[in-house]
Amino acid sequence: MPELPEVETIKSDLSILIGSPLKAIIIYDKAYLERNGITPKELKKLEGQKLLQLSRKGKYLFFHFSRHILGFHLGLTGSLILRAGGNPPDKFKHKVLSLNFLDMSLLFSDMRKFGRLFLFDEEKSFQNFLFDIGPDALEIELPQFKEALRSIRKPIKSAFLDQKVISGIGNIYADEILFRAGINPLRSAGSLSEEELQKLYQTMKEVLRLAIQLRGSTIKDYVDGLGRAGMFQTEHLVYQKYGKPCPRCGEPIEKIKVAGRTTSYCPQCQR
DNA sequence: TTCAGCCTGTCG
DNA sequence: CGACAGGCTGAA
Repeated sequence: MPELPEVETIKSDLSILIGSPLKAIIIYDKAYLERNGITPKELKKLEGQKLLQLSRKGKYLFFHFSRHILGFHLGLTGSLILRAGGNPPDKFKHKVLSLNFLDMSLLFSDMRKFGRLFLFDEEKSFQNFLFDIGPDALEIELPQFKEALRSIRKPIKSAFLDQKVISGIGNIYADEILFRAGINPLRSAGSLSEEELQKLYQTMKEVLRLAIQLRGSTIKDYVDGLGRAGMFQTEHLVYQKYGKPCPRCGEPIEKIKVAGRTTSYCPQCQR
């Protein structure tokens, strides 16, 4: 589900919580916490702490409380939905936990349970965690971008999906960026010319910024922090459009596997 | 660098 | 019923 634009959208929707004390945590799925090495007791320590700020790196979203940092990775189907009032109604499936603030509560649910939770009790372990995530795709600058890709021999799409190289891009945005930049997903990252790297960098920023403006892509499950669908899916040019004519040249869009993920691209327009 | 595995739901 | 889905990991 959520790639960088979706997580960024959720982050901005939740910013109204900043400054509020966390009143209570309700745990619905204890096994989910256990898989993430967190005990209910540890999580309960957040109660009474004030939310100081939110931050994001790549696809990770962090809640900075007075003494702890709570991190979320939404996997494919995780959602964080803010609502007025107390406990969420039963219609929500696969509830994991609810963070109850004064007059708002935030429900984390995750249908496929691929998401992950992190709890840090010291700045140092948090910084170590951040260090292992590659530079954020919105933050990275051109020289750093070129440097990161230059030495990589695997396909450019694989490099995009590798969160240690650049973080935040997933299957949707990798396909959309590569199409718009006119670069074949199978090209070795290290083989791209200076000109191509420049073009790719620009396109990456443009696509991500536009996707954020349109509040992310909703294919099936994704909703923003207020439970609303995104709009960027209406701008998708190739993602999951294999078999259809290329919007640029009319030749059929092809489907291949790259890094184990279904990839749609136009062999004519992407060289 | 593949590939199964983690889960649940939907579509053909 | 099998195939597949916005992700990531660890093992072969």
